Amino acid sequence: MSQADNDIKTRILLSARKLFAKQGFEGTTVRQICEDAGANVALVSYHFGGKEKVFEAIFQHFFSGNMISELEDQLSDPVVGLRTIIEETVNFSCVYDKELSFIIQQEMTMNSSRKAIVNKYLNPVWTKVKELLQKGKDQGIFHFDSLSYTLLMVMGVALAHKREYNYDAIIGESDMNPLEIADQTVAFIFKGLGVQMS
Amino acid sequence: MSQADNDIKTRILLSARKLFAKQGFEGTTVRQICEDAGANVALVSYHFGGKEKVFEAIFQHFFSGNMISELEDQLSDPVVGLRTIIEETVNFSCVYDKELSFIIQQEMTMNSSRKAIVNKYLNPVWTKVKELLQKGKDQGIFHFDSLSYTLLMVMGVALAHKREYNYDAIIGESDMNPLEIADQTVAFIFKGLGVQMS
DNA sequence: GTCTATAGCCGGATAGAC
DNA sequence: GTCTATCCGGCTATAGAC
Repeated sequence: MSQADNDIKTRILLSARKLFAKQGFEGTTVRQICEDAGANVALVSYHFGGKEKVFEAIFQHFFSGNMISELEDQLSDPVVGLRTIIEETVNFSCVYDKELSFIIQQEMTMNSSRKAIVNKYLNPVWTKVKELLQKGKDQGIFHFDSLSYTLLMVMGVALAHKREYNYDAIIGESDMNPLEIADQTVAFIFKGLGVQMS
Repeated sequence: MSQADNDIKTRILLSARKLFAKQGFEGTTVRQICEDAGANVALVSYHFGGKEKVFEAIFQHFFSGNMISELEDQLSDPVVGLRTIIEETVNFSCVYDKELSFIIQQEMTMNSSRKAIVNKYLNPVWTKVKELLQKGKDQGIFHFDSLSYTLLMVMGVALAHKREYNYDAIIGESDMNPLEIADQTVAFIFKGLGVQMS
């Protein structure tokens, strides 16, 4: 982005991200986005080419797609690697970009037509987790039957904290900080995988 | 329902359940539902009073709301009780009513205005799980820090198999039957809770 | 680059005939 | 109880003035 944060294109992206996270893509209108951004309705088409393109632009603009390669030296050992990715995941969805993480969650579970876009950014992460699980099993550190299904269970735990907002009727307000969340998540997963604790 | 399954009201409910599960509530139109059911567009309003009321009627008609009370005698012991509910959950969402289970998942993660309806039917189940977790901790069988967050992690694992469809890009086709899924789910959760296996 | 005005479509719901 | 025809509102997108 060539200009400051109050650049109109950026303001539209920020408003769209916020509203998509709260109301979903289909539940958000272009009018709402532009009103929130203080921009005219026509500018979404002019600058991005439509509502769908705004969605794509949000990922291009806000998703740091090189997390895996940046952390590559910490991802060789199964235990260290898995812990690192889980911590990064919790950190991403709790503090770094809560809104984008809600959008991802929604689009994936709705099986929307935007899933391909989301997958382009997300696949490298979960593929890495899958590799680490297999590696850990080969080394006799992790213990499980089905690789694919274990990946799904690990993902389920790693993303558990997001359900806090959806199940507030049973859960209540959380008083845990991201560090505690990450710790308990990692602990549960490693126990679930049968890792011998030191 | 007073008449057979090809009763028009029931056919509308069956079509609505199918389409809501595939496309979501907002992504499904009354016209689609009626076309699929072989009914006239006006009949949704006439018989149910609108699209939203059809959603509510689906739960009234298909959700067996007395699972907890029916199984009550198996729900006193934390280990047996938790296993029973997890098996019931997997069974429900894999074989008994896959479509309704997709609808539930979608409405919960979208934080939709239908969430209250869903919660009315779902809360007793997760509340029971929460009670069992606390009871198991008190008895020294389960080991965890935060009760609420552990409940979220347990839910995440118990519902992991549903993500199979959403993450097909990484997961691939499953060859597991519901029994194997339930077994691996129970095993992972009990290990995660630090239960001593016999 | 930004605005207003409007086109064009599709949604849910219903009036009124049968 | 079921149908057709229609209303009315909201949506995205764009033409054209500035």
